Amino acid sequence: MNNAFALVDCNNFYCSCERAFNAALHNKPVLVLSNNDGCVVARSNEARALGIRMGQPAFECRELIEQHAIQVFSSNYSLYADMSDRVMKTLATFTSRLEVYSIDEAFLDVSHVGAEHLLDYGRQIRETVWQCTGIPVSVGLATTKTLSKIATEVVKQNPPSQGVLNLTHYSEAELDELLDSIALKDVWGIGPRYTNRLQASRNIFTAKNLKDADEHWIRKRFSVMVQRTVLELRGIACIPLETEPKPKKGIMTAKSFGRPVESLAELEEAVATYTARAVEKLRNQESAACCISVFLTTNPFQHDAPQYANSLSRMLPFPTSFTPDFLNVALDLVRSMYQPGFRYKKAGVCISKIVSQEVLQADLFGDYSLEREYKKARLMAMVDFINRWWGQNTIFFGAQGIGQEWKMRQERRSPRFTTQWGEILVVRT
DNA sequence: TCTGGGGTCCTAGGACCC
DNA sequence: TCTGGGGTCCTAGGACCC
Repeated sequence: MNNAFALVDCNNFYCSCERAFNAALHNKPVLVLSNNDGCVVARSNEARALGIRMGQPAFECRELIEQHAIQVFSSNYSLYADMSDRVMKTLATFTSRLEVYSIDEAFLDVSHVGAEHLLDYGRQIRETVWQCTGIPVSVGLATTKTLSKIATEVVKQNPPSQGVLNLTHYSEAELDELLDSIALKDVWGIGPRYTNRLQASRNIFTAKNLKDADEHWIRKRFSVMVQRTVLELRGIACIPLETEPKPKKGIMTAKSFGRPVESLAELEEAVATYTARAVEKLRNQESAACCISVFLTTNPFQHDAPQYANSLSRMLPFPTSFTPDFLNVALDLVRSMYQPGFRYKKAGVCISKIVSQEVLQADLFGDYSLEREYKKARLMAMVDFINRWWGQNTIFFGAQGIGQEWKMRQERRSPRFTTQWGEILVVRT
C-alpha cells in the first residue's frame, strides 16, 4: 500500500479561536498579538490583505488599525491551548496514527483510505472539525509530509479548492508544474539562510529546482535534513510520522517585562516565577532535571541605553523536580549576575539534563535520602493538584512576590471562555 | 512608550583515551 | 629531518520549525 499523509492546518488559528466565541468578528480584520502585546502573531485574511505582516511590531500597525477598525487581541493562551486540544481530539476520531505537530497542525496517516476516496475523506475531516469546534482548517493530502505541507499552502491561496487538495493522484508532470510555482523559501525545512545559499551556488529558486538538485552534493554542502527534503519532494517518504510525543530535553520559561525593571528584588520575583513555572512543566512530563540556567538582558532595541546581557548555569547535586531546590539555585544565580544601573527588559530560566522520574530511583546514591525525596514529591504533587483544580497560581512560592508589577501587558485579552467558569460565554436573548 | 516564546536536530571541533 | 592515529563524548553554534 502506498503512503498517504494528510496535513490538517488550522486557518489563522488564534484569530479563528477569537472568532469562534465572537460572531461579530466574522469578515472583519482581526489581529492577535504576542506576549506583552509586542508583535503580530496571527492575522485574519482581511488583516493580511491590508498589508500587515507576520511578526510586525504592533506599534508599526497603529495607523492601519485605527483606519480600518482592526480588532486587536492579546494572546489568550489558555483559550488557544484548549481549542487546540478539541481539534486534536476530533482528528483522533479519524485515525490512531496522528502526530500533533504544533498547536495548530497535525499530520494523519491516511494510508488506509483508498486512493479514490481520499479527497472525500479530506473534506469529511474539514467538515467534522468545523462542526465540533468552529475552527476552519485546510487539508493537504500527499505521499510525503513535505508534499502535504505544500498542498496546504496551495489550498490557502486557492479558494476554489474549498480547503482540501489531494496531490496523490497528480501525474509527475502536474506535480512538477505545481512545484515550479512554489518559491524555495516556502518549502518546509528551507529557511532564509539555505534559500540564499542554494540560490547563490546552484540557481535553485523553486521547489522544482530543489527536487531536481544533486542529492549528494546537497548532502555534502548542506546536511542530511536538506537531503531528506529533496527526497521528500520526489515522493520518497523519509520523515516518519511521530505519534508519541517525546519528553522535552530542555524546558524554557522566558518573558519580557511589561516595563523596564531596575531593582534586584523585582528581578528575583520574575526569575522565581519563571523557575516555578518551568519546574511545573518538568513535573507535568514526569521528568526530573539537574541543570538550571538563568539569563538577563536589557532592551536590545534601545540603542542609546547601556546594554547588559548575561547567563549562568549551575548543576544540582542530583536530578529533582522539587521547585524549592531549583529556586535556591536560580535566585543565587540572578544575584550574582545582577548589575545595578541597567534597565532590564527580559529574564528567563532554562532547565536541562532532563531524565525520567522512573530512571531516577534506580541509580541514586550518596547524600540522598529516599524518604526525604519522597516527601518532597508528595508536596509537589499536592501543589500541582490544587493549582489544577482551583486554577493556576492558587498557591505559589513566597519568592514569586505578590505585586508582580513587572508582569507582561495583556491589555486586550478576551475571556478564557473554555477554562474558567467565571469567564464562560453568556448568551443574552 | 512600543519589537514573542517556545522548541528541534545536525555539525564541527576540542578534550580525552588508548 | 623529524613529532601517531583512531575512536568517543561533549559542547557550542547554526540552522530550522511554529
